[in-house]
Amino acid sequence: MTGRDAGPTGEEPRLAPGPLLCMMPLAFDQPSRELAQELLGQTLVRVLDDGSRLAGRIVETEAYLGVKDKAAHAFGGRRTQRNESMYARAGTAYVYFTYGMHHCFNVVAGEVDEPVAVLIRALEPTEGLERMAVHRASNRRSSPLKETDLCSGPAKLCQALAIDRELDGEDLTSSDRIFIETTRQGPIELATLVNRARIGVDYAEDWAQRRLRWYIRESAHVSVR
DNA sequence: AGCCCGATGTCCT
DNA sequence: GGACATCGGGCTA
Repeated sequence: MTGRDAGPTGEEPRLAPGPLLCMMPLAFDQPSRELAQELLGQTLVRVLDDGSRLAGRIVETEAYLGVKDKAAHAFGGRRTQRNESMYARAGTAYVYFTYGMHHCFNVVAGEVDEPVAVLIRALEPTEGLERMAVHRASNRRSSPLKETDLCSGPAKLCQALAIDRELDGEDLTSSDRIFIETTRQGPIELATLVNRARIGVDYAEDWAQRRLRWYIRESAHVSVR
């Protein structure tokens, strides 16, 4: 373990400051820990079959570090039909089904055959809010939907944007159904970032406390504060 | 504000 | 049979 791989309790390394480049396409082929931070502030766009556009600003992400990461679906080299997309090229969508009823959306990072990815945990909705509310309300009984209930969780945002396994394996760099727009350029302001342990991975022993979750400090759309 | 629980497909032992 | 990268409802304070 070098300084890059801090111990279980250490703070995870942050993005190094770099030159500001004009509207470069997102580089997905980097370590998931770095991509997780770079994705914050970018916009996830979903275009439905009828042409309507749903979008949200990414405000919360988690990095999953692959074969060595006890919390990752690919831990120990696990490779099944379900997680096959994680082994594809960076920029591929990995959409999985969990708890018998929910979908979660990930962006594949790293190299081909290196099963690392970034889980998108929350969005600040920016386009198509009414349609999102319809998608979200169909799975509820009565309580009114606040704007901060639309996409403030990994399964909520999949409901809102109508993301399911049909989009698993989609190439985010060429798809016209789901893609990421570069709405933030250059390194993110470090002071606006919060770096915490991941959610829902208590079972992962020494990997449970690793700070591989990032969110935008002032956002009201984060899943857990 | 918390805690508990049911929903239930897919993968694991 | 049990666990799970979750959510919403119903309960106790």
